[in-house]
Amino acid sequence: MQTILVIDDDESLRDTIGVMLEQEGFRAVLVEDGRQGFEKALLLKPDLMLVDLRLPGMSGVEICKQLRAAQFQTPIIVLSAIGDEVDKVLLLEIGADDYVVKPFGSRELLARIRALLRRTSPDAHKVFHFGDTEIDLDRRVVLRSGEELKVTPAEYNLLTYFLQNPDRPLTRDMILNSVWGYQSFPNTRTVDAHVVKLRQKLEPDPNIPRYFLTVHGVGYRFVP
Amino acid sequence: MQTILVIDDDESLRDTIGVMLEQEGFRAVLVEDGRQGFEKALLLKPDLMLVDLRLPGMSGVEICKQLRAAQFQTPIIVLSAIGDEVDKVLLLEIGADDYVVKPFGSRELLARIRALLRRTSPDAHKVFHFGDTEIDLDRRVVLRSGEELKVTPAEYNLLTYFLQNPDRPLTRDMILNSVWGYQSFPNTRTVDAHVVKLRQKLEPDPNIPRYFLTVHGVGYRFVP
DNA sequence: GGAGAACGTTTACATTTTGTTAACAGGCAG
DNA sequence: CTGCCTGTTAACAAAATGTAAACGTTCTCC
Repeated sequence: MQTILVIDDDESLRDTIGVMLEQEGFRAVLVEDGRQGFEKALLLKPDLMLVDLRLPGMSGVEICKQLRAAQFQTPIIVLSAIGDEVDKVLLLEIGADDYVVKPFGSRELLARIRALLRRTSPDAHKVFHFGDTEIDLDRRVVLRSGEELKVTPAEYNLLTYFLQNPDRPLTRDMILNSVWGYQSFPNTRTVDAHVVKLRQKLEPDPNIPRYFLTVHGVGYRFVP
Repeated sequence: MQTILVIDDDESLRDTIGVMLEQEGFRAVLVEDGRQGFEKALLLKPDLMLVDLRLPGMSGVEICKQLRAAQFQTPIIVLSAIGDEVDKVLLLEIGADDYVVKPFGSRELLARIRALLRRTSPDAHKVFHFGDTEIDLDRRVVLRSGEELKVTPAEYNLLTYFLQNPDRPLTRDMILNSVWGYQSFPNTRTVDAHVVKLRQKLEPDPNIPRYFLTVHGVGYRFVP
């Protein structure tokens, strides 16, 4: 899920934007103060920022400049009040990517956000590779030699857990805790059954595991 | 030629705007009453609307809200009387794109109209395609092999949400939030019922979905 | 204003898909 | 060799989904 940081001192506008963003499937983080917003940006590394030009604490212009100076690539949309003379050249200079003038329609803002994300994040598309297998986390799809493969929820969850913990031996308990959660208590043998299924679907030769290795007496290890 | 619908109860203002618009090469349609204006909008599908906030019959706020709820994308400029406290947030919420305060100069209004048309027109004539289906967002029409298809409001909203989020698995909660809004809480099974209906209307073989895929344990995925 | 249609929602049931476990076979390490 | 550990499969249980029908509400048209 993509995170959007909103820095604006108008509380009701902030909330409205927040609600809208969450309806549209984004995670919205709302900040009132300029300086706090700047620090939040450094910590949070959001996928996109909406920044009011005039802010208490630290102006939107300053925020943009300093973030860019710190080599932050986060795309930024500037929100400017209706009276402000918006100088496009200035915006370019400070490293803003787009701007909208208040009052703006929510559809317009959303369209700008989507357009900017599309423009800037072809590489945000996170795809894992190993062998002839490809896992697209955004689309929640597993491809083998380009062909889409059907995987069940349990298999998919197990697979992504392996992907995120390569090379490390993982005990069955660790796997159960992380993939199944603390609440359900299936048998540890359940893990084995699902590893078998992953091997059948993803190993060149399921009888001689190459990627999903057994660590005898411990658990399993994924080697990309 | 672009059509602009003007909804305002002040007769002389209405006429002034009408004359000006026609001088500038627009087609102007003038309506006094709010409710009539709303209906006219549905019928006429104008390129842009000027809507007074306070109106007999149906307020400008209501008009905007209902049009947006019906997925009408027409850009709207709100005309507000000088006394009215114009709440930016309110405008955002109801889906207005801009506003001008009476009394306004004709050049100012014209500039806003042109700016808004420019802002919104690149994606104005947005038509989605998949298979033998065509969806015209402006006209709010769904065609299958060129034939107009009847779709209910709920179906249409669901469909456009899918169109705008292709390839990505959408959970029932995400769908409910975005399509039904965060205030109403229908059963998640309601989503299923409507997906079935979409399939029946739009799939080559509703029994073997090709476009509206089930992601077991997650939700649905639209693959154009 | 009332009858009927259209629509959204829920419910119930059938069906499909998935998860889990038991059982047995085979392998590994000491 | 022997006692655990793992691989594998099939059967059963559980969960998720498909679907149609029923219900209540709103809208429409006389």
